[in-house]
Amino acid sequence: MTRSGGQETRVRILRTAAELFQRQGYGATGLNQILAASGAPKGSLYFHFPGGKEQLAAEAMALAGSDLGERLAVAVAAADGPRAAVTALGGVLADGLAASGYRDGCPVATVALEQAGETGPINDACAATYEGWLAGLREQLKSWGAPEETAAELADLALSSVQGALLLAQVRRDVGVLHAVAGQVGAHIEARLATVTTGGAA
Amino acid sequence: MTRSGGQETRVRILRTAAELFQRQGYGATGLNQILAASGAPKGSLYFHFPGGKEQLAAEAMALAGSDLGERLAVAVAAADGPRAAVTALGGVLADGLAASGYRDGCPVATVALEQAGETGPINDACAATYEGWLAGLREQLKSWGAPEETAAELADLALSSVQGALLLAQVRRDVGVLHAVAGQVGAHIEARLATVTTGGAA
DNA sequence: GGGACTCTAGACCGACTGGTCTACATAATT
DNA sequence: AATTATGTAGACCAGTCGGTCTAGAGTCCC
Repeated sequence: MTRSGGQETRVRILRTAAELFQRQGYGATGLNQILAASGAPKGSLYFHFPGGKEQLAAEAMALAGSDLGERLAVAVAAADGPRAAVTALGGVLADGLAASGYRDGCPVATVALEQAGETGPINDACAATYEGWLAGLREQLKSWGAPEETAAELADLALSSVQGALLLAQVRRDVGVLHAVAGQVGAHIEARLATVTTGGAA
Repeated sequence: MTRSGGQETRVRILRTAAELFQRQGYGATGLNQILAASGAPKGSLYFHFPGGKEQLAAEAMALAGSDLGERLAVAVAAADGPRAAVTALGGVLADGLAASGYRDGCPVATVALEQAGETGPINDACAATYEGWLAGLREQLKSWGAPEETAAELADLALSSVQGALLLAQVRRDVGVLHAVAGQVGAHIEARLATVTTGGAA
């Protein structure tokens, strides 16, 4: 094994962990299950993640969150306006959801809810993930003429709606809601932005 | 103990279970923890819930879902229009969230996400809960003049947005988003309803 | 009073949990 | 060649898991 072999194992454990935590939650996912799925022995896990399950989960959330964040950012950047952007947001999530047999929704939501009300590195990683997504969204909205405050408000609205629709789609095993909600919210944001940029106040 | 004592124990177990499942998730909540918190012995649990943890969770989700559903329905029914209704929706959830130290968000979301992609009584109970809430919302919207199809679409939008904002509020430990999103979505729905009821098409 | 039924009580089971530990293989450094 | 650092490999631990089981208390009907 070369030196890079170690880092490969580390990342493999991390990705496997991210997938299982996302699908089953933190408490329901055992270390042994992650190890078996990734093919790594327990010694490797505790070498790479001396902080144990908690550190593993925190890093897995951060990795999965930034991975999806990048895909989301690409889709949004390719859109020609807010409406297309939110629609694209919903589209990316809908595709991933359907392709995984309705198992992969938001990579951090399950763990985030499980850990809500507590404090610790896992919670911080989840919060940071959402904050990162929102920052990207706000920048895009500002590039389309939204003032700082409006951009923040609308980014929150877009993420909340899509996130909630994703949950509903997952429970229903039907991505219809996701597309419908994204379309409506996109239209609302575009309308609101048109008002603001032509001189109207919030 | 009188005969009714048994049913009291049953409900006490159910409510304790609902609270713990909501806060920690299905996998992370142990039967022993539920028993200790409710003061019931293991024998009672398996007498009342021979289907074990799965049956307990399914019934707990159904109970908690209908409990909150009723409170939500009361708040919505008291509103004088869609905007006030969605605002009230967000208000009830925001109050409950803040009052519980950001632990109690949606009573079924955590478990629903954990169980997404699987089939079984727990998933069914979660889906039924959301469906029940949506049915109530649709009725209200129709009473304000929304056609069948529009009511369904707007109810999905309202629940999705509020649900997503609730998740975000929980992670942030700040109910601000909830109020802001509910306000915006309420305004959007009211505007859209005004268009529809004065003759405009969707 | 004697069953029958409802429900409580908790000991007990094998399986599995997260975590620690020692042994060892490989690769770079000296 | 010897040493050191980087990882791999898995046996092992106490504790907990969900679930089963038997014993018996309390209440009702006959």
